[in-house]
Amino acid sequence: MIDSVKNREIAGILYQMAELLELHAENRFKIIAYSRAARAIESLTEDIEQVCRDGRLEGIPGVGKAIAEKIKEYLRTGRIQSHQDLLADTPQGLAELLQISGLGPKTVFMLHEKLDITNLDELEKAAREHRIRRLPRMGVVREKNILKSIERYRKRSNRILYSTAESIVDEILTYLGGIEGLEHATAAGSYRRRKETVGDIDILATAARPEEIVAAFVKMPLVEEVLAKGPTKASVIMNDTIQVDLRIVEHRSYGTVLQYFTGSKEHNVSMRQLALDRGYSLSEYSLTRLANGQDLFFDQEEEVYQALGLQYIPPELREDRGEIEAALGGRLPRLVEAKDIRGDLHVHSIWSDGRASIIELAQAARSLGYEYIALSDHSPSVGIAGGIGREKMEEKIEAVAEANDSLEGITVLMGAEVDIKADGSLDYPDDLLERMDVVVASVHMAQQQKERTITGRLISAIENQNVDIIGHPTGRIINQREPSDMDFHAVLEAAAKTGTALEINAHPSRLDLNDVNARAAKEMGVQMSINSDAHDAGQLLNMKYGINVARRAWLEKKDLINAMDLKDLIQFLKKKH
DNA sequence: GCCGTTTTCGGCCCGACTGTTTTCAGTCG
Repeated sequence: MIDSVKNREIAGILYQMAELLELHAENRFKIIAYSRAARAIESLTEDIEQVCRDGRLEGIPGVGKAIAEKIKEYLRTGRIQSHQDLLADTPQGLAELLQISGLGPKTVFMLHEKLDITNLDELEKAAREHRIRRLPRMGVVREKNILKSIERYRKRSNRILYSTAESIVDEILTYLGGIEGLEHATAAGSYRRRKETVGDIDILATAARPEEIVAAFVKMPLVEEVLAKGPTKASVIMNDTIQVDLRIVEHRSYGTVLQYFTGSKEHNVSMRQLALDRGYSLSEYSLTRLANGQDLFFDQEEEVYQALGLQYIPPELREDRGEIEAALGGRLPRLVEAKDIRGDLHVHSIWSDGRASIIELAQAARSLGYEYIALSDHSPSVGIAGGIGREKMEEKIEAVAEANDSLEGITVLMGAEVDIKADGSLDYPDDLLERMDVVVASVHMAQQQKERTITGRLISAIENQNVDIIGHPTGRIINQREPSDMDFHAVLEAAAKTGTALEINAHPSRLDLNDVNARAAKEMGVQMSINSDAHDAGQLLNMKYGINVARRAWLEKKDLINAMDLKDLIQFLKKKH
């Protein structure tokens, strides 16, 4: 997915078809086939129209003859007839019932058949009137659980930001660490894969007496409800809406179980398929040789990958987006690491809306081991952010020069975050931009313009000789604002042609570019820069969230201009100036 | 509906838990 509208739309329809087929009690492998195809199209780094034109649709893994035909139908007519038929045959609201924990397709189908339930309200009413307990394989407990699940579903909030999950995980691990008898605890799941948002938190632990750990776990502060509690696992709701699952495992299976609970589901399905191809069966407990039933136990995750003939796959890559094939061929990237980052090119100081002085920021950057930092303050049209005009800019140039004279071991670069105005022009004239070491150009206003307008704005900024980096390119804010409607492919082409870098904004609620877009940028040969967009010295640490995105995007040191040393960076910046 | 280094037909990831049963279907991760 390069955030191409068509890719998104087609993936969306295929997902929905999978869901509808489920409700019609279709062959479950057919359902899996549809969601697999949807996922493949969602992660596609090319525009699907192009793939279709080249006759390569069936080259997409999971897309065969039938689905390829449906994609063609969609591109030709804007709809898929079999999808329309399914929609017509399914009451609206039925699909939502699958979201109720404990209800799967079989039960929803039966509720519809026997009680004519078609939506959430009717389900709730039937449960309250005790009509559900009389159905086959239902009972009083299930009826009560349905009511509880409905309540939880209505209360649930969005997936939480990774950074929020991080502080909850830290809290839980600190708490568990204080319990006697706990050997080892770590967070798995999407948190360990460093996804930008986290749905629930999975904690794995080893301990000699699991029951004692479970008992302490459910008594943690901020636990509001205990969903399940057994001898080796428990689930609770914390902080109002976050589900936290704890599993305690034997030490000898720690490697396989960590692999398993890190996911993703799709990665695991492919791993197990690969194991079968090689004559093994992989479970969370062991790798079993099919020929003789012999169990191989691994307490290290690395050994699991090794045993299947794979390079070790870092958790960030485990999304079944080609990582297994790459690991088989020894072609995994050497992912960028925190120590590769040499500087931060988008930081705000007291000269605009930041809270720290030039010296404070420079010293903080130096203590992080950086070689350079660029103070990219706002331009005037971003009024609420204290954007600065020409006169103040002259003063700031002086101040930066002075800072460089007094500082050792760090170089302060004179920068600006210039606004890309609604008409596509920049908020500083060229003669002023020319005097900057680093120019970040970003859209702050009129982000809801039409696709063509926004794309044109971005491209004209990219084509400006003085612009080095496009800041937060899509403008999305997680859970708050959708990305601007744009032809991302055209933006990438312009960036590649002009040697303009795109930003991975590391603010935890921006993370813009996201992982998929950044990977598409890499494949187009576009350079990127991970920038904190810090407004005080402490926020320089947000860099790590951007590194998470970069790693999930398969980026290496060479893809990032702020992994260059100062000499190379200046060379890069000069090329355009 | 997809797919093939034993397969173009017959498979398709695996195990635990829950609530319902009286041996297991459905759901979840």
